[in-house]
Amino acid sequence: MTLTRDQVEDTALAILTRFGLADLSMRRLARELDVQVGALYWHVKSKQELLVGVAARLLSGLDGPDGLAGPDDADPPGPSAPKDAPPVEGRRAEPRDRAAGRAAVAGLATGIRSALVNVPDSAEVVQVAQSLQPDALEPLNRLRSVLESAGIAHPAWAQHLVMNHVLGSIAAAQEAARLAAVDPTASATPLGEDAFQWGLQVILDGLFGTAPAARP
Amino acid sequence: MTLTRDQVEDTALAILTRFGLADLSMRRLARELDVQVGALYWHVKSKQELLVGVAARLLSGLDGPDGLAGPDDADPPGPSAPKDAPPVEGRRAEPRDRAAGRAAVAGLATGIRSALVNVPDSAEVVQVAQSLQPDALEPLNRLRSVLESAGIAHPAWAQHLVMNHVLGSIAAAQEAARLAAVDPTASATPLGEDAFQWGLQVILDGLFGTAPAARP
DNA sequence: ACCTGAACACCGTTCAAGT
DNA sequence: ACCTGAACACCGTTCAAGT
Repeated sequence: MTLTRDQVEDTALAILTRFGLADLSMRRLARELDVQVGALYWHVKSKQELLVGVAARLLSGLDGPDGLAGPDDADPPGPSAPKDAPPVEGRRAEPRDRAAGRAAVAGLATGIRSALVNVPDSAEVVQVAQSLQPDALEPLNRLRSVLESAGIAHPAWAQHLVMNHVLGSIAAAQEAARLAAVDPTASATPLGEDAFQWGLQVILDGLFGTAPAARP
Repeated sequence: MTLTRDQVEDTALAILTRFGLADLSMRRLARELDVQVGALYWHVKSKQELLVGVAARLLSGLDGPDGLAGPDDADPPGPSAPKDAPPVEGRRAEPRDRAAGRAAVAGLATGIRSALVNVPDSAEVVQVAQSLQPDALEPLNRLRSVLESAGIAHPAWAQHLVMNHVLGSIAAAQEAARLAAVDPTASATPLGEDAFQWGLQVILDGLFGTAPAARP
């Protein structure tokens, strides 16, 4: 059978998942596929274009109508919702839309994170794809449209605000884990799932408005 | 005269500023300094270590007691402060500290941005330095301590939240500019200074608490 | 249409050997 | 102490030539 673009992208994703971005070279990819390097360039214009495809595959599980797909609930611990407070209501117009919008954004962001967090350097790959070819990644378009329907003033800006947090947290967590694997001293703060959720709630508080953050 | 580590870092910064990270190779650096590549490795352990030094130089203008240094005011247009509202006051304990803290964080974040925004790929360089050697960049430590004094619950998490926005915005803006330079069609949203300030105010609203964001 | 072979112009890092 | 020369083991991309 002849080589396929799908095969190329599949194998690229496999190398990324198992060994990280540093090992995902065109030559390594060719070796894995038992072809010459040049053969790849018939199926793919460049390495960057290949990475866009890999990024799309990374997020393909979130293409459905619902951005959940993750093992987490939508609205876990955070600086807002001090346990005994009633649900945010009647603060502005369309309180139902905004409350549902906030939950949808939280769910999507959490879903994107859990799709990426176990694949090394996936945040960098998505960042490249995002800046190289916006609109190529469906879930990010969905994130923007959810923000828009929720009445956020600048949906595109808000999309980047949320994505910078998602991708930045993942990159930091993975880099910290990589350093800790080499040198098991240091390691200031873990910066894991809890830090991500805390930051996400801060952003959502700022976007949707809420009582001042608790200081404990 | 013999080569100096300072000279190496200076020249590295110059190449980065003029040509970007893709052109900042050890070999190019050696050529510019009229030495062999190997000579660099007597003054510097690795390219990564060199980049930490370059990152420190990029932010060295903000080492002083005040993080302003930028041409911008601290609290410009944003979703909060609806023009006619009184200054946020008396929402919680220590209102003076928190108001001053918010302004200090805004000033520092804006100062960091303006120190980086005109140097191509500077955000990537700082991100590498930050994850490779936290605490090496003084202004980032100052950012965390300001957040701590302002009574923010998780200063280290908040520091990363703010920095992910600062660095993410810069990277996106520079990448968009790079694409626009090659292909002057496309270019969805500019994503410049105004998007940065908007997102910064959203984060500050979430961190310090404020009325719900305006929806206009 | 699809792939090979081979080249072009690069990388970061190491290290014996020189001064 | 500081640097050269040269090597090792790689890169991404292109392209004539084959089938």
